[in-house]
Amino acid sequence: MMMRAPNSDQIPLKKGTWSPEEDHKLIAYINRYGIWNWTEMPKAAGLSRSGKSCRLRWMNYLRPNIKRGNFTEKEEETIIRLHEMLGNRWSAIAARLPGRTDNEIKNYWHTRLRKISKKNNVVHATNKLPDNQTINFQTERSNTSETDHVSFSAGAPEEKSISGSSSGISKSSKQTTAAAANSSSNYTNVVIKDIHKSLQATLEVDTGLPELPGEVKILRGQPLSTEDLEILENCYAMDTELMWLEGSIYPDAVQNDSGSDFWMNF
DNA sequence: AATGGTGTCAACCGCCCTCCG
DNA sequence: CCGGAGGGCGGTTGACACCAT
Repeated sequence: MMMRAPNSDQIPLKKGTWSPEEDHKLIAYINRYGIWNWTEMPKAAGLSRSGKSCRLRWMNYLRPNIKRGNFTEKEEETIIRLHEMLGNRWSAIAARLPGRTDNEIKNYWHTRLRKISKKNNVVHATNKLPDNQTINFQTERSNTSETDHVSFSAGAPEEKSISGSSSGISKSSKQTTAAAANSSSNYTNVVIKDIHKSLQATLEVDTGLPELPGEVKILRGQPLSTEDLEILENCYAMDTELMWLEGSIYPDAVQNDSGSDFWMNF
């Protein structure tokens, strides 16, 4: 299938790691206008990113209630069990782990659990429920009203534990890998939560409304107004703790004092 | 201290599905 | 019914950090 030209205006789209100011712009825009069209939104939000890139960043890291950091042993067990039943259907697995994203689970599986699962295959086999026992669950898809109906033959993850499922990872190994992930996890855990709280309190916006008044719909396609930008600037500038945290997460971030970019002018 | 190997994870790519005109 | 556009999903990759030598 042919994909639409990603950038009809011939503006070079930025790729790679997202900067703090890009994160702020995206969060601020979505808090203000909600999610209406991933393709058009980046332009209106002042981002030189593809819609897909914005969507990925939002869904996997910026949206509220994302749980970061170490997976618990229970979560590990759930992932292994669900993977046995569902295969590489990461989104379906993620639907059973509140706050976890499909990307995170996929990474976690590839880097750690795959080995464990192979080791423990024999153990899992003895723990499987009889074939005639099935459970069903539905997972709501975020943007649509459709549901995923999944049926498989095994017990609910919470009801049975898999003996030795997480024993393949030593404590020291877990600590090492956790340390490796620390910098980014801290950012998404603490700072993004603060950004949301701070912005929402200041802007008094509604988010997640299924249907918006016509006035708001019109606003959605527009760039942030000067008034919005001033509010955001004041809100952000006043939050010294947030500034400190961001500095620690983005040690290499350049604080631009050119005056052209309010996001970085402290 | 330098260097090569390895692990981790954020982000991109491309295919597929659904929706809508 | 058909085709295009948008969005979702899984596979893959490149950058980076850590560790061992």
